[in-house]
Amino acid sequence: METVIEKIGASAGKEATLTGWVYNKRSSGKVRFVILRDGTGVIQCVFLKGQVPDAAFELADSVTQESSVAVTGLVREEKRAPGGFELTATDLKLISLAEPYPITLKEHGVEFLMEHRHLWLRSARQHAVLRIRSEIIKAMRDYLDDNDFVLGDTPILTPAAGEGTTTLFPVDYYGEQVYLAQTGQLYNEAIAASVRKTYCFGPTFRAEKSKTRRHLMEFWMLEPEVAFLDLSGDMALAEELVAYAVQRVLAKRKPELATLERDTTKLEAVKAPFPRISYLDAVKLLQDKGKEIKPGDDFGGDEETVLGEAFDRPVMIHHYPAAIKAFYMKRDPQDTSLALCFDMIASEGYGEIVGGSQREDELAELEKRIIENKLPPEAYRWYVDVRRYGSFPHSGFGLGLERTVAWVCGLKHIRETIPFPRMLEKVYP
RNA sequence: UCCAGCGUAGCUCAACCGGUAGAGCAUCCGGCUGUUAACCGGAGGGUCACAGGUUCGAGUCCUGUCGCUGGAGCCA
Repeated sequence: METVIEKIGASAGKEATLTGWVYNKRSSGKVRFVILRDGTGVIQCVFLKGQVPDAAFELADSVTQESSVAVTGLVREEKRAPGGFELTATDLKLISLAEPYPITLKEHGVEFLMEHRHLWLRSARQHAVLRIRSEIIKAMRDYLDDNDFVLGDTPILTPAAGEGTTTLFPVDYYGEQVYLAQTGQLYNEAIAASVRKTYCFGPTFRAEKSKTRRHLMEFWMLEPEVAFLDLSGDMALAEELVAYAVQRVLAKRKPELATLERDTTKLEAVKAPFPRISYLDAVKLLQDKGKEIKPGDDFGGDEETVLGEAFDRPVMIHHYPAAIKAFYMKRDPQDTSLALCFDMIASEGYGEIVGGSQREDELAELEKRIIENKLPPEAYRWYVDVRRYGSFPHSGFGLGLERTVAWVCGLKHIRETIPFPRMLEKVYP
Protein backbone atom coordinates (compact mmCIF):
# COMPACT_ATOMS: atom_id res chain seq x y z
CA MET A 1 0.00 0.00 0.00
CA GLU A 2 1.12 3.52 -0.74
CA THR A 3 2.83 5.31 2.14
CA VAL A 4 1.57 8.81 2.92
CA ILE A 5 2.85 11.23 5.56
CA GLU A 6 -0.47 11.28 7.43
CA LYS A 7 0.00 7.55 8.19
CA ILE A 8 3.79 7.49 8.38
CA GLY A 9 3.75 6.11 11.93
CA ALA A 10 2.82 2.67 10.57
CA SER A 11 6.16 2.62 8.70
CA ALA A 12 8.35 3.58 11.68
CA GLY A 13 11.67 1.75 11.57
CA LYS A 14 11.07 0.67 7.98
CA GLU A 15 12.08 1.98 4.60
CA ALA A 16 9.50 3.95 2.65
CA THR A 17 9.23 5.89 -0.58
CA LEU A 18 7.23 9.12 -0.46
CA THR A 19 6.05 11.17 -3.43
CA GLY A 20 5.20 14.83 -3.16
CA TRP A 21 6.41 18.38 -3.55
CA VAL A 22 9.38 20.22 -2.05
CA TYR A 23 7.90 22.56 0.54
CA ASN A 24 11.21 24.02 1.67
CA LYS A 25 14.87 23.08 1.97
CA ARG A 26 17.78 23.96 4.25
CA SER A 27 21.41 22.98 4.21
CA SER A 28 24.35 23.00 6.55
CA GLY A 29 27.39 21.90 4.61
CA LYS A 30 27.42 18.12 4.78
CA VAL A 31 23.77 17.86 5.91
CA ARG A 32 20.86 18.84 3.73
CA PHE A 33 17.20 18.96 4.66
CA VAL A 34 14.32 18.69 2.21
CA ILE A 35 10.90 19.37 3.67
CA LEU A 36 8.44 17.27 1.71
CA ARG A 37 4.72 17.95 1.36
CA ASP A 38 2.58 15.12 -0.01
CA GLY A 39 -0.97 16.45 0.36
CA THR A 40 -1.58 14.59 3.62
CA GLY A 41 1.18 16.15 5.71
CA VAL A 42 4.71 17.51 5.86
CA ILE A 43 7.90 15.67 6.81
CA GLN A 44 11.58 16.57 6.93
CA CYS A 45 13.97 14.38 4.93
CA VAL A 46 17.63 14.37 6.01
CA PHE A 47 20.42 13.88 3.47
CA LEU A 48 23.91 13.11 4.81
CA LYS A 49 26.90 13.46 2.49
CA GLY A 50 28.49 10.09 1.81
CA GLN A 51 25.41 8.19 2.97
CA VAL A 52 23.30 8.94 -0.11
CA PRO A 53 24.33 8.79 -3.78
CA ASP A 54 26.23 11.93 -4.84
CA ALA A 55 23.51 12.71 -7.40
CA ALA A 56 20.83 12.63 -4.70
CA PHE A 57 22.92 14.81 -2.36
CA GLU A 58 23.45 17.31 -5.16
CA LEU A 59 19.74 17.27 -6.07
CA ALA A 60 18.79 17.96 -2.43
CA ASP A 61 20.56 21.29 -2.86
CA SER A 62 19.57 22.23 -6.40
CA VAL A 63 15.93 21.14 -6.34
CA THR A 64 13.52 24.09 -6.29
CA GLN A 65 10.52 24.85 -4.09
CA GLU A 66 7.41 22.92 -5.24
CA SER A 67 9.34 20.57 -7.54
CA SER A 68 7.75 17.11 -7.49
CA VAL A 69 10.04 14.37 -6.20
CA ALA A 70 10.18 10.83 -4.83
CA VAL A 71 12.18 10.35 -1.63
CA THR A 72 13.25 6.97 -0.30
CA GLY A 73 14.54 6.55 3.23
CA LEU A 74 14.23 5.14 6.70
CA VAL A 75 11.25 6.34 8.73
CA ARG A 76 12.46 7.37 12.15
CA GLU A 77 10.77 8.75 15.25
CA GLU A 78 12.18 12.19 15.99
CA LYS A 79 11.14 14.27 18.98
CA ARG A 80 12.44 17.49 17.43
CA ALA A 81 10.21 17.08 14.34
CA PRO A 82 6.82 18.86 14.36
CA GLY A 83 5.05 15.71 13.13
CA GLY A 84 7.05 13.36 15.34
CA PHE A 85 8.76 11.58 12.43
CA GLU A 86 11.66 12.17 10.08
CA LEU A 87 12.99 10.41 7.04
CA THR A 88 16.69 9.55 6.87
CA ALA A 89 16.95 9.61 3.11
CA THR A 90 18.73 7.01 1.02
CA ASP A 91 17.69 8.41 -2.35
CA LEU A 92 15.99 11.35 -4.05
CA LYS A 93 14.52 11.29 -7.54
CA LEU A 94 13.26 14.29 -9.47
CA ILE A 95 9.87 13.92 -11.13
CA SER A 96 9.50 17.48 -12.41
CA LEU A 97 11.61 20.55 -11.69
CA ALA A 98 9.54 23.58 -10.75
CA GLU A 99 10.30 27.01 -12.16
CA PRO A 100 10.98 29.68 -9.50
CA TYR A 101 7.85 29.56 -7.33
CA PRO A 102 6.05 32.86 -6.86
CA ILE A 103 4.67 32.17 -3.37
CA THR A 104 7.49 32.10 -0.83
CA LEU A 105 7.21 31.17 2.83
CA LYS A 106 7.26 34.87 3.69
CA GLU A 107 4.34 37.24 3.86
CA HIS A 108 2.31 38.18 0.82
CA GLY A 109 -0.50 40.61 0.18
CA VAL A 110 -4.10 39.66 -0.56
CA GLU A 111 -4.04 40.90 -4.15
CA PHE A 112 -0.97 38.83 -5.01
CA LEU A 113 -2.28 35.72 -3.30
CA MET A 114 -5.68 35.96 -5.00
CA GLU A 115 -3.97 36.30 -8.39
CA HIS A 116 -2.15 33.04 -7.55
CA ARG A 117 -5.07 31.32 -5.85
CA HIS A 118 -4.39 28.09 -7.79
CA LEU A 119 -0.97 27.91 -6.11
CA TRP A 120 -1.95 29.51 -2.80
CA LEU A 121 -4.15 26.44 -2.17
CA ARG A 122 -0.95 24.42 -1.59
CA SER A 123 -0.02 26.39 1.52
CA ALA A 124 -0.61 24.99 5.00
CA ARG A 125 -3.48 27.29 5.98
CA GLN A 126 -5.42 26.81 2.75
CA HIS A 127 -4.86 23.06 2.94
CA ALA A 128 -6.35 23.04 6.43
CA VAL A 129 -9.38 25.06 5.34
CA LEU A 130 -10.05 22.72 2.41
CA ARG A 131 -10.06 19.71 4.71
CA ILE A 132 -12.35 21.36 7.26
CA ARG A 133 -14.73 22.49 4.52
CA SER A 134 -14.90 18.91 3.28
CA GLU A 135 -15.49 17.61 6.81
CA ILE A 136 -18.33 20.08 7.42
CA ILE A 137 -20.05 19.05 4.20
CA LYS A 138 -19.70 15.37 5.01
CA ALA A 139 -20.92 15.87 8.59
CA MET A 140 -24.01 17.79 7.54
CA ARG A 141 -24.89 15.31 4.82
CA ASP A 142 -24.34 12.41 7.22
CA TYR A 143 -26.66 14.07 9.72
CA LEU A 144 -29.45 14.54 7.18
CA ASP A 145 -28.98 11.14 5.52
CA ASP A 146 -29.06 9.45 8.94
CA ASN A 147 -32.28 11.28 9.79
CA ASP A 148 -34.28 10.03 6.82
CA PHE A 149 -33.75 12.98 4.50
CA VAL A 150 -33.76 12.33 0.76
CA LEU A 151 -31.27 14.28 -1.33
CA GLY A 152 -33.39 15.91 -4.01
CA ASP A 153 -31.30 18.60 -5.67
CA THR A 154 -32.80 21.46 -7.60
CA PRO A 155 -32.08 23.11 -10.93
CA ILE A 156 -29.38 25.72 -11.41
CA LEU A 157 -30.94 27.17 -14.57
CA THR A 158 -34.31 28.60 -13.56
CA PRO A 159 -37.00 30.49 -15.43
CA ALA A 160 -37.81 33.01 -12.71
CA ALA A 161 -36.55 34.68 -9.59
CA GLY A 162 -36.62 32.84 -6.31
CA GLU A 163 -37.05 35.86 -4.11
CA GLY A 164 -36.44 39.12 -5.94
CA THR A 165 -35.54 40.09 -9.48
CA THR A 166 -32.61 42.46 -9.15
CA THR A 167 -29.92 40.07 -8.01
CA LEU A 168 -29.88 37.37 -10.68
CA PHE A 169 -27.29 36.40 -13.28
CA PRO A 170 -29.06 36.17 -16.65
CA VAL A 171 -28.18 33.30 -18.98
CA ASP A 172 -29.17 32.81 -22.60
CA TYR A 173 -31.09 29.54 -22.92
CA TYR A 174 -31.68 28.91 -26.64
CA GLY A 175 -32.82 32.49 -27.06
CA GLU A 176 -34.87 32.57 -23.87
CA GLN A 177 -33.61 34.45 -20.81
CA VAL A 178 -33.21 32.27 -17.77
CA TYR A 179 -31.28 32.82 -14.54
CA LEU A 180 -28.75 31.10 -12.34
CA ALA A 181 -30.54 29.89 -9.23
CA GLN A 182 -30.31 31.98 -6.07
CA THR A 183 -32.07 29.29 -4.02
CA GLY A 184 -33.46 25.80 -4.47
CA GLN A 185 -36.13 26.27 -1.87
CA LEU A 186 -39.23 26.63 -4.00
CA TYR A 187 -38.41 23.41 -5.83
CA ASN A 188 -37.58 21.76 -2.50
CA GLU A 189 -41.12 22.43 -1.34
CA ALA A 190 -42.46 20.45 -4.29
CA ILE A 191 -40.01 17.61 -3.63
CA ALA A 192 -40.98 17.51 0.08
CA ALA A 193 -44.52 16.61 -1.01
CA SER A 194 -43.01 13.49 -2.55
CA VAL A 195 -40.47 12.33 0.06
CA ARG A 196 -41.53 14.28 3.20
CA LYS A 197 -37.97 15.25 4.23
CA THR A 198 -35.64 16.51 1.53
CA TYR A 199 -32.58 18.67 1.05
CA CYS A 200 -30.55 20.11 -1.74
CA PHE A 201 -26.92 21.11 -1.70
CA GLY A 202 -25.33 23.05 -4.47
CA PRO A 203 -24.04 26.36 -5.73
CA THR A 204 -26.26 29.43 -5.71
CA PHE A 205 -25.70 32.76 -7.39
CA ARG A 206 -26.35 36.35 -6.40
CA ALA A 207 -25.41 39.16 -8.73
CA GLU A 208 -25.51 41.77 -6.00
CA LYS A 209 -22.70 44.28 -6.03
CA SER A 210 -21.69 43.25 -2.55
CA LYS A 211 -18.09 43.83 -1.65
CA THR A 212 -17.53 42.72 1.90
CA ARG A 213 -15.76 39.95 3.78
CA ARG A 214 -19.06 38.07 4.08
CA HIS A 215 -20.08 37.94 0.39
CA LEU A 216 -19.41 35.76 -2.63
CA MET A 217 -21.21 35.91 -5.97
CA GLU A 218 -21.23 32.11 -6.08
CA PHE A 219 -21.68 30.21 -2.83
CA TRP A 220 -22.87 26.79 -1.70
CA MET A 221 -26.08 26.45 0.22
CA LEU A 222 -27.54 23.50 2.08
CA GLU A 223 -31.32 23.67 2.12
CA PRO A 224 -33.48 21.16 4.02
CA GLU A 225 -37.27 21.24 3.61
CA VAL A 226 -39.61 19.18 5.79
CA ALA A 227 -43.34 18.46 5.43
CA PHE A 228 -45.51 18.81 8.56
CA LEU A 229 -42.80 20.72 10.45
CA ASP A 230 -43.50 24.03 12.19
CA LEU A 231 -41.18 26.95 12.95
CA SER A 232 -40.12 25.60 16.34
CA GLY A 233 -39.23 22.22 14.83
CA ASP A 234 -37.38 24.00 12.04
CA MET A 235 -35.20 25.82 14.58
CA ALA A 236 -34.54 22.56 16.41
CA LEU A 237 -33.39 20.94 13.16
CA ALA A 238 -31.08 23.85 12.37
CA GLU A 239 -29.40 23.86 15.78
CA GLU A 240 -28.96 20.07 15.80
CA LEU A 241 -27.40 20.16 12.33
CA VAL A 242 -24.99 23.00 13.11
CA ALA A 243 -23.98 21.59 16.49
CA TYR A 244 -23.36 18.17 14.94
CA ALA A 245 -21.12 19.60 12.21
CA VAL A 246 -19.08 21.68 14.66
CA GLN A 247 -18.56 18.76 17.05
CA ARG A 248 -17.53 16.52 14.13
CA VAL A 249 -14.87 18.99 13.05
CA LEU A 250 -13.61 19.16 16.64
CA ALA A 251 -13.43 15.38 16.78
CA LYS A 252 -11.82 14.76 13.40
CA ARG A 253 -9.96 17.91 12.36
CA LYS A 254 -7.98 18.97 15.44
CA PRO A 255 -4.63 19.25 13.58
CA GLU A 256 -6.18 21.50 10.93
CA LEU A 257 -7.81 23.71 13.59
CA ALA A 258 -4.39 23.94 15.24
CA THR A 259 -2.79 24.99 11.95
CA LEU A 260 -5.37 27.76 11.76
CA GLU A 261 -4.70 28.66 15.42
CA ARG A 262 -8.43 28.40 16.07
CA ASP A 263 -9.53 28.83 19.70
CA THR A 264 -11.38 25.52 20.05
CA THR A 265 -12.87 26.32 23.46
CA LYS A 266 -15.27 28.62 21.63
CA LEU A 267 -16.34 25.74 19.36
CA GLU A 268 -16.72 23.28 22.23
CA ALA A 269 -19.56 25.43 23.58
CA VAL A 270 -21.54 25.01 20.36
CA LYS A 271 -24.11 22.47 21.54
CA ALA A 272 -27.90 22.40 21.27
CA PRO A 273 -30.04 24.04 22.42
CA PHE A 274 -29.09 27.47 21.08
CA PRO A 275 -30.66 30.58 22.59
CA ARG A 276 -33.87 31.72 20.89
CA ILE A 277 -35.00 35.30 21.12
CA SER A 278 -37.77 37.12 19.31
CA TYR A 279 -37.05 39.93 16.89
CA LEU A 280 -38.52 42.45 19.34
CA ASP A 281 -36.31 41.19 22.17
CA ALA A 282 -33.32 41.40 19.83
CA VAL A 283 -34.17 45.02 19.08
CA LYS A 284 -34.37 45.73 22.84
CA LEU A 285 -31.02 43.97 23.37
CA LEU A 286 -29.45 46.12 20.67
CA GLN A 287 -30.95 49.30 22.14
CA ASP A 288 -29.56 48.35 25.57
CA LYS A 289 -26.14 48.05 23.93
CA GLY A 290 -26.46 51.55 22.54
CA LYS A 291 -27.44 50.79 18.94
CA GLU A 292 -29.79 53.18 17.21
CA ILE A 293 -32.48 50.84 15.97
CA LYS A 294 -36.24 50.79 16.19
CA PRO A 295 -38.82 48.05 15.72
CA GLY A 296 -39.37 47.45 11.99
CA ASP A 297 -35.73 48.01 10.99
CA ASP A 298 -33.74 45.15 9.54
CA PHE A 299 -30.39 44.24 11.09
CA GLY A 300 -27.20 45.27 9.30
CA GLY A 301 -23.72 43.84 9.62
CA ASP A 302 -23.06 45.89 12.76
CA GLU A 303 -26.20 44.67 14.50
CA GLU A 304 -25.50 41.05 13.57
CA THR A 305 -22.02 41.36 15.04
CA VAL A 306 -23.37 42.71 18.33
CA LEU A 307 -26.05 40.01 18.54
CA GLY A 308 -23.58 37.26 17.68
CA GLU A 309 -21.14 38.40 20.34
CA ALA A 310 -23.81 38.54 23.04
CA PHE A 311 -23.97 34.72 23.32
CA ASP A 312 -21.45 31.87 23.65
CA ARG A 313 -23.13 29.90 20.86
CA PRO A 314 -25.18 30.75 17.79
CA VAL A 315 -28.39 32.64 18.55
CA MET A 316 -31.67 32.22 16.68
CA ILE A 317 -33.82 35.29 16.20
CA HIS A 318 -37.39 34.63 15.23
CA HIS A 319 -40.65 36.41 14.30
CA TYR A 320 -39.23 39.25 12.20
CA PRO A 321 -41.65 41.80 10.75
CA ALA A 322 -43.16 40.24 7.62
CA ALA A 323 -42.54 43.49 5.73
CA ILE A 324 -38.76 42.93 5.65
CA LYS A 325 -38.98 39.22 4.79
CA ALA A 326 -39.72 37.09 1.71
CA PHE A 327 -43.23 36.69 0.27
CA TYR A 328 -43.44 32.91 0.80
CA MET A 329 -43.08 33.01 4.60
CA LYS A 330 -46.18 32.20 6.63
CA ARG A 331 -47.56 34.95 8.85
CA ASP A 332 -47.92 34.45 12.58
CA PRO A 333 -51.64 33.78 13.23
CA GLN A 334 -51.31 35.66 16.58
CA ASP A 335 -49.94 38.79 14.87
CA THR A 336 -50.09 38.87 11.09
CA SER A 337 -47.49 41.65 10.90
CA LEU A 338 -44.89 39.06 11.90
CA ALA A 339 -43.42 36.23 9.82
CA LEU A 340 -42.86 32.68 11.12
CA CYS A 341 -39.16 32.86 10.35
CA PHE A 342 -35.77 32.82 11.99
CA ASP A 343 -32.16 33.72 11.32
CA MET A 344 -29.25 32.00 13.01
CA ILE A 345 -26.42 34.38 13.85
CA ALA A 346 -23.08 32.70 14.46
CA SER A 347 -21.14 33.45 17.63
CA GLU A 348 -17.97 35.54 17.65
CA GLY A 349 -19.34 38.10 15.21
CA TYR A 350 -19.50 35.94 12.09
CA GLY A 351 -23.00 37.03 11.14
CA GLU A 352 -25.96 35.20 9.69
CA ILE A 353 -25.28 31.61 8.65
CA VAL A 354 -28.85 30.26 8.46
CA GLY A 355 -32.14 31.78 7.38
CA GLY A 356 -35.36 29.76 7.56
CA SER A 357 -39.09 29.88 7.89
CA GLN A 358 -42.39 28.09 7.97
CA ARG A 359 -43.82 28.49 4.47
CA GLU A 360 -47.16 29.99 3.51
CA ASP A 361 -49.41 26.96 2.94
CA GLU A 362 -52.76 28.66 2.26
CA LEU A 363 -53.49 28.88 -1.45
CA ALA A 364 -55.41 32.18 -1.42
CA GLU A 365 -52.95 33.85 0.89
CA LEU A 366 -49.96 32.88 -1.29
CA GLU A 367 -51.69 34.05 -4.48
CA LYS A 368 -52.40 37.40 -2.81
CA ARG A 369 -48.77 37.71 -1.70
CA ILE A 370 -47.49 37.09 -5.24
CA ILE A 371 -49.66 39.91 -6.59
CA GLU A 372 -48.63 42.26 -3.75
CA ASN A 373 -44.96 41.63 -4.49
CA LYS A 374 -45.53 42.30 -8.22
CA LEU A 375 -44.25 38.85 -9.15
CA PRO A 376 -45.36 37.25 -12.44
CA PRO A 377 -48.17 34.79 -11.43
CA GLU A 378 -47.59 32.61 -14.50
CA ALA A 379 -44.00 31.86 -13.43
CA TYR A 380 -45.21 30.74 -10.00
CA ARG A 381 -48.14 28.62 -11.19
CA TRP A 382 -46.39 25.36 -10.37
CA TYR A 383 -45.36 26.69 -6.97
CA VAL A 384 -48.93 27.60 -6.12
CA ASP A 385 -50.01 24.12 -7.27
CA VAL A 386 -48.15 22.68 -4.27
CA ARG A 387 -50.91 24.39 -2.17
CA ARG A 388 -53.70 23.54 -4.60
CA TYR A 389 -53.24 19.79 -4.28
CA GLY A 390 -53.11 18.70 -0.65
CA SER A 391 -51.41 21.63 1.01
CA PHE A 392 -49.47 20.87 4.15
CA PRO A 393 -47.62 22.87 6.80
CA HIS A 394 -43.89 22.79 6.04
CA SER A 395 -40.69 24.52 6.96
CA GLY A 396 -37.07 24.67 5.93
CA PHE A 397 -33.98 26.79 5.90
CA GLY A 398 -30.88 27.64 3.93
CA LEU A 399 -27.42 27.30 5.45
CA GLY A 400 -24.58 29.25 3.87
CA LEU A 401 -21.67 26.84 3.67
CA GLU A 402 -18.87 29.38 3.23
CA ARG A 403 -19.98 31.55 6.15
CA THR A 404 -20.18 28.43 8.28
CA VAL A 405 -16.68 27.39 7.22
CA ALA A 406 -15.34 30.90 7.94
CA TRP A 407 -16.83 30.77 11.42
CA VAL A 408 -15.62 27.25 12.26
CA CYS A 409 -12.13 28.03 10.91
CA GLY A 410 -12.01 31.47 12.50
CA LEU A 411 -11.23 33.14 9.16
CA LYS A 412 -11.73 36.85 8.86
CA HIS A 413 -12.64 36.72 5.17
CA ILE A 414 -14.96 34.39 3.27
CA ARG A 415 -12.67 34.27 0.22
CA GLU A 416 -10.50 31.59 1.86
CA THR A 417 -13.41 29.20 2.46
CA ILE A 418 -13.86 28.04 -1.15
CA PRO A 419 -11.06 26.95 -3.51
CA PHE A 420 -11.85 29.45 -6.23
CA PRO A 421 -13.99 32.30 -4.89
CA ARG A 422 -16.08 34.34 -7.27
CA MET A 423 -15.77 37.88 -6.00
CA LEU A 424 -17.34 41.08 -7.31
CA GLU A 425 -16.05 41.38 -10.89
CA LYS A 426 -13.24 38.91 -10.16
CA VAL A 427 -13.37 35.52 -11.85
CA TYR A 428 -9.66 34.68 -12.33
CA PRO A 429 -8.30 32.12 -11.77
C1' U B 1 -23.78 52.24 -6.95
C1' C B 2 -21.78 55.24 -2.83
C1' C B 3 -17.81 56.34 0.99
C1' A B 4 -12.67 55.71 2.66
C1' G B 5 -7.60 54.04 2.14
C1' C B 6 -3.61 52.24 -0.87
C1' G B 7 -0.52 51.54 -5.92
C1' U B 8 7.88 52.16 -5.09
C1' A B 9 12.61 45.65 -7.14
C1' G B 10 9.70 38.89 -8.37
C1' C B 11 7.41 39.39 -2.94
C1' U B 12 6.70 42.40 1.82
C1' C B 13 7.68 47.27 2.81
C1' A B 14 10.89 52.05 3.87
C1' A B 15 12.35 56.82 1.79
C1' C B 16 11.48 62.83 7.54
C1' C B 17 9.89 69.69 5.29
C1' G B 18 9.91 68.63 -2.35
C1' G B 19 16.75 67.83 -3.05
C1' U B 20 21.30 61.50 -6.24
C1' A B 21 15.98 55.00 -5.24
C1' G B 22 16.73 51.73 0.07
C1' A B 23 16.17 47.12 3.29
C1' G B 24 14.63 42.07 4.22
C1' C B 25 13.07 37.83 1.63
C1' A B 26 13.21 35.34 -3.29
C1' U B 27 16.99 34.37 -7.50
C1' C B 28 22.37 33.40 -8.76
C1' C B 29 27.66 32.52 -6.66
C1' G B 30 30.39 30.99 -2.17
C1' G B 31 30.65 29.00 3.25
C1' C B 32 28.86 25.81 7.31
C1' U B 33 27.50 17.99 9.78
C1' G B 34 21.01 19.11 13.01
C1' U B 35 18.59 23.11 10.40
C1' U B 36 13.07 24.43 11.96
C1' A B 37 10.05 31.00 7.82
C1' A B 38 17.99 28.19 9.49
C1' C B 39 22.28 31.26 9.38
C1' C B 40 26.90 34.02 7.33
C1' G B 41 29.54 36.62 2.93
C1' G B 42 28.92 38.48 -2.17
C1' A B 43 26.24 39.71 -6.96
C1' G B 44 22.37 41.01 -10.30
C1' G B 45 17.55 43.24 -10.07
C1' G B 46 13.50 49.95 -10.71
C1' U B 47 9.14 53.48 -16.87
C1' C B 48 8.29 55.03 -8.22
C1' A B 49 0.34 52.35 -11.66
C1' C B 50 -0.72 55.67 -16.10
C1' A B 51 -1.49 60.77 -18.21
C1' G B 52 -1.15 65.82 -17.43
C1' G B 53 0.08 70.08 -14.15
C1' U B 54 2.85 73.22 -10.25
C1' U B 55 8.27 73.87 -9.30
C1' C B 56 15.13 75.45 -10.45
C1' G B 57 13.98 70.36 -8.94
C1' A B 58 8.30 65.59 -7.90
C1' G B 59 8.25 58.73 -5.49
C1' U B 60 6.67 63.01 -2.33
C1' C B 61 2.18 68.56 -3.92
C1' C B 62 -2.44 69.24 -7.44
C1' U B 63 -6.08 67.20 -11.32
C1' G B 64 -7.84 63.09 -14.07
C1' U B 65 -7.83 57.81 -15.41
C1' C B 66 -7.03 52.73 -14.21
C1' G B 67 -6.25 48.92 -10.58
C1' C B 68 -6.48 46.93 -5.65
C1' U B 69 -8.28 46.73 -0.52
C1' G B 70 -11.92 47.67 3.23
C1' G B 71 -16.85 49.31 4.45
C1' A B 72 -22.27 50.68 3.41
C1' G B 73 -26.79 48.96 1.16
C1' C B 74 -28.52 43.70 0.08
C1' C B 75 -28.08 39.04 1.80
C1' A B 76 -26.34 33.12 3.27
